[in-house]
Amino acid sequence: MTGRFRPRLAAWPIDPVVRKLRSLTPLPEAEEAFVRSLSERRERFAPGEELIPEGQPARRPRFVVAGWAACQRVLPDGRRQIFRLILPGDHFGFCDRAAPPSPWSVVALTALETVDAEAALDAVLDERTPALGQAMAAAAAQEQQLLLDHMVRLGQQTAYERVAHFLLELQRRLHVAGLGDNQRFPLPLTQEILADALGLSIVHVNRTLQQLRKERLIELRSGVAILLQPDVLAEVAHYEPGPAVRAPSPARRQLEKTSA
Amino acid sequence: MTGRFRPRLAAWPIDPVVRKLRSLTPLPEAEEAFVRSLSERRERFAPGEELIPEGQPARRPRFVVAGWAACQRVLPDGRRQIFRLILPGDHFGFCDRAAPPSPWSVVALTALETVDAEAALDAVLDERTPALGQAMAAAAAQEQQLLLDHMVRLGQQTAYERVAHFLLELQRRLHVAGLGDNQRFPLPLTQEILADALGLSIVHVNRTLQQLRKERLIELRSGVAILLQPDVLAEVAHYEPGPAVRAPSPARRQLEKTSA
DNA sequence: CGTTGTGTTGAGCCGAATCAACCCCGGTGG
DNA sequence: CCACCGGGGTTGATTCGGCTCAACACAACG
Repeated sequence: MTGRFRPRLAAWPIDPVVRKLRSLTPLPEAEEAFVRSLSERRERFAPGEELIPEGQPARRPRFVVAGWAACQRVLPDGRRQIFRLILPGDHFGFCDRAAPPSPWSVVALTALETVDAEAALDAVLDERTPALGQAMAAAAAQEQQLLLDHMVRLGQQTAYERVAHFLLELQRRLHVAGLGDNQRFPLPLTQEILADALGLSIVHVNRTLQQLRKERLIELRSGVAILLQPDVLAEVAHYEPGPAVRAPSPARRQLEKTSA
Repeated sequence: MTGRFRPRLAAWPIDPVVRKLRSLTPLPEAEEAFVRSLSERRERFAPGEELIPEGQPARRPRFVVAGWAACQRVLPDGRRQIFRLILPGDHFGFCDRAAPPSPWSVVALTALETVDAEAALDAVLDERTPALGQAMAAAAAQEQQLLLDHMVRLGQQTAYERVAHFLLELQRRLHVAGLGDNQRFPLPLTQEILADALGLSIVHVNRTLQQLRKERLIELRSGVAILLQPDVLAEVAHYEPGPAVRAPSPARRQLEKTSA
């Protein structure tokens, strides 16, 4: 949140969105073109800006094409819990349920660029775009999974495991979005953000990261993380990537309203 | 899990389901009758039985009319995290997303009686049952909220707060289902279940409960919990009931695929 | 050049886990 | 009828992971 917000002149490519959706379901030419056509209706946000204030009606759903955001809740006494990080390729604002009182807020962690996703959502029930519909449903399912994974981290894992596990998850998600490779990826987060996501104190996040560095499992330099030994890391974190999320059968898709 | 499973002869009334849905959206006569007509297709489970084993394709969605269940994940090393408790009036099995590999399992905590919910789900997109559709959507939204509330407990609250907060939530949910009153409610859980839900050790749950009893905030006797001073309890737990979940606008309902 | 935000480090404390008994109770079977 | 058994609850002693408080380093920025 330091650092001036310097608006980028050129628009970011929409590739992260396409890549993510393709990773969930193969998209035929026509449907991929459809997604690319969403590139209009861009919107940008400065770091720290609230995209969806808690308690406000939701905005139209959007895809993130560049930058990071967080879905969080802030308690009256200042504590906050980050529920999930929103990365390039991810979407947010998909439900206006709880019209006035949204039970969470979404805030930009870095400079952020988004495109409108309403059309993609309409495609879910549109029979002319079956693959896209599948992909969107699978994306929702995957998101649910990530939420539960996060809950397991918070409830069952030690600080050491949490940090390692979280880094592995980020690497994987960013990789499908086309950011980073098998061990290197951008990590534009302060340790405070990590702390609020993982339910730890800043100081302890710091020490944990140091331990991981000392053990030569990771490396952190200027917003870039490197997993030096991803396999070892996955071992100690009990990380199981889990098979790619499968899309629900089309017949049931319309029934997915959330939940177990 | 001790005690023999003694099947009940008479069927439990479906009221908890009706009451819960009505609490979300007023149901016209006809639609309430429709819900009551679901009473056929009953299924019963013994305590400990797995309703949805992890990794298996999901069963048809069901409403619980009596008994408690848990939605959980068990880690390879034996640790487990309970994501949510499923109470009378609640539903489960709503998504078969991730067809083969379900990322969680559902297990009966007590003797359980359920009815088929497929028809109610079909009603969501059926224009002849608008109120029921709203109610089901609101139920899904509420469930999402409870999940996030639980995440805040795990990530931000102390053991003392967690237990108090959780008890208040249970009281509230059971109350709308018609079980218990403003301070008394059935609590057929072992301390081990509580521990796995709240991310604490059994011993510490025990001590925390004892402290709450010593402070005359709660009372526990043979499967029944009494909140002696609900207001004080809500204070210390930072519990804010939150206004009743509002149903999303019908126009957007079909778009709700989960998520933020 | 001060300021502010972020990362780093040390000292000390405390909440919660662990380990290990023990009790109580209902059920079971000799 | 009683002895045994197992599950759940309770308790104490001890350890330890993680928090708090506090100070300092460093860089970017105004």
